[in-house]
Amino acid sequence: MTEMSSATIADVAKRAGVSSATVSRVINRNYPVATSTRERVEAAIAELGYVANAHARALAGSTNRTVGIIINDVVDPFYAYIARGVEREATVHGRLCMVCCTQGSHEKELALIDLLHEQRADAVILVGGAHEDRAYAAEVGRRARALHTAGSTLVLCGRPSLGDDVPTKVVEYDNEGGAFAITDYLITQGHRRILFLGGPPSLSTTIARLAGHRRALEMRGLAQAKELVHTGSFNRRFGYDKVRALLAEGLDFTAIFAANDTVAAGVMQALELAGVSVPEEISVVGYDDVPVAQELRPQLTTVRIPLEEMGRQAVRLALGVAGESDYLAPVQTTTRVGTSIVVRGSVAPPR
Amino acid sequence: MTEMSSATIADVAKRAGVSSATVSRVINRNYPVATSTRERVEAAIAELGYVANAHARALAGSTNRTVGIIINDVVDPFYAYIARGVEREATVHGRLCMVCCTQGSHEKELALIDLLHEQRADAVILVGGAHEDRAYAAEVGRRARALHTAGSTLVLCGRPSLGDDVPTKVVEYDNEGGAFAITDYLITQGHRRILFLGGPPSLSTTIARLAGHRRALEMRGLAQAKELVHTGSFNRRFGYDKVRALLAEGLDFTAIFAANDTVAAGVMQALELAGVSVPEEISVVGYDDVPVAQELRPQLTTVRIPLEEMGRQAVRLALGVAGESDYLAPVQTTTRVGTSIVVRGSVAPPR
DNA sequence: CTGAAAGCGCTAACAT
DNA sequence: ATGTTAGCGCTTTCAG
Repeated sequence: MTEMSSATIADVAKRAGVSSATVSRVINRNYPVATSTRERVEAAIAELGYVANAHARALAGSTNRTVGIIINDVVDPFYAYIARGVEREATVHGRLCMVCCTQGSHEKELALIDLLHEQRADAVILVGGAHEDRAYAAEVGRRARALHTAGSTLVLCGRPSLGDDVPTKVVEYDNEGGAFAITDYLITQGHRRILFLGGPPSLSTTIARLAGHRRALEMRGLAQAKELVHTGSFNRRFGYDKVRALLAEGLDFTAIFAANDTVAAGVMQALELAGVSVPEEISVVGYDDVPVAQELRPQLTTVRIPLEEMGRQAVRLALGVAGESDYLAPVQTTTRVGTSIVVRGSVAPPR
Repeated sequence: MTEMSSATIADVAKRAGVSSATVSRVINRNYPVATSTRERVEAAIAELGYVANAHARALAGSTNRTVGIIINDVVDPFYAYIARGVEREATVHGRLCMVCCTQGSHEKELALIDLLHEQRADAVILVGGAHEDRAYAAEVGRRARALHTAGSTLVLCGRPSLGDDVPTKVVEYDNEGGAFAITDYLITQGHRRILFLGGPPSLSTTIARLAGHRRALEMRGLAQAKELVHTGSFNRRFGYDKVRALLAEGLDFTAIFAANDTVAAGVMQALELAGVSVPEEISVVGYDDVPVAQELRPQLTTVRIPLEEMGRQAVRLALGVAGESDYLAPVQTTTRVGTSIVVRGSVAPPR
């Protein structure tokens, strides 16, 4: 059995008959080394199966060359696409990506920011909407400052800024605008009684979507009927159950705006089961444009968010990679991406 | 502006008027410390916003408390569910999880194993089928040995062992058995001409599925018709294009076994477009049982793999957590989970 | 072009 | 109960 501990740079140095400084130089290629020396060192590395210790490196040098991302859940496509963008852009900049999941727990989220800070991540990216909660916001703010002081950056991706006095960078998308646009589209098609379904009521994401929805209604002189708004959660089950219940109680509406595509999938299934045809009898729209939107029948008309691009922007912002080559620009601190509606087959004029 | 470098344990010690060892003790709670001292130290930590440096810790102590997972792509649900299992089980054992993506590149995969080794991950989990390639297998084997020597573990999750002389642990699922079962189900329903579609031909995953398929055929005395096997890739597009082409050339078949659910989604869309009804005219089955299977209409009959459980097993195996409390058992090195067919609405007897 | 030596921030004996 | 003191493995001046 081989010994249970790896070779160190000193072992390599001894074997190659040089100093450890020289070994470091051939590894990092940041300093001239004679070819013959380099070859001897490389041979020693291979023979010993030497693998540098990233911790010792991080400790001696400065940066750890990693970025951390904190999301709710890897299997949720909303997060997965953002994570993909982060992962890819991090790779482009030679960074390793650490993905952590909160399962929606605030405490876990705060603990993960700390953990990533301990790891000395070059950036920690917090993804997804935030619940309104002053105490929690204060905790996040405290950590943002700590990270900033340590030379790292907290970036908020898809959630509102914590205020100008909190050192974060933010990547936002036009959430309200997307909701406005798709509601207006529904109105244009002739719908007047539109059911808004899903989304945790205190989540910033839900609030913005609801605000856009309401603004569109008001712009057309339509009052927002209280019985038509049913927030709750972002899962499929909610859409399914709620539609079943509302159908049973005979509520009057001609279209449904699901707070996201997942909820819309549940909505469509409930409608299907009740024998209600989409879009002939009821129109349905969603939000996010994740893959399921294209699998539903009819295919779902929804709002597209450039999720992967948001992830990329988050790491660019954090790493200070110039978007434009304007060398006089101050360090950019906020990026905003647009949303757009994608029309498929789930909307028709009401009967 | 606060100074741009974080407080160290020495700063905390000075401020609290104790030695750094004492600070270390209160942080790690692994040694008695007087209550009054502890309080002073905690106050100092809070005032300074001290956050321990995980690298210094990893360097001084031994383990880094992280596990790494290498997958093709975060947004692919097959990988995402396994990643979720890894993430959750890692958390249970107090480990942080680093997720890395290869985009299907062998070189990147090897580089990532090295990277994770450099990070001194407690385990590196390699997920998904492998291509047949001796040189590549040798490279993976070399890294498995290096990891082993360093006291870490390479676990192969969903791919075949590299042989008994290579120190890895493996989590496998009954891939061949699932393919056998679902093919047999199709035959039982009366199908004789079954199209096998998709999966990279040299990937171990595809090979096993095809083998199970063939075995079921043979067991029923049916010869495998060459024109009925079309491997290719695991994406939706492949399923769509291939079915369109085969339909156009008038190939005779009554059922399609898509190598995974994603391919099945493409298959179903092509069938829909061609006006072929499922399952009345053509039956379709998939593999994996990822969410899309339930969104398709009709819902897809497919083979279920306990993906998340595989991820959990992988970390348990790597960390040496006893599955059973059999304290005499040797260190377990392989786990195998079963697959099962889930019957939904996409299969019917042929006309 | 190469070596010597001083840390980086922390933990773990070993003292007291 | 607390302090002292070595390192952990690497990078990086500073000297040759």
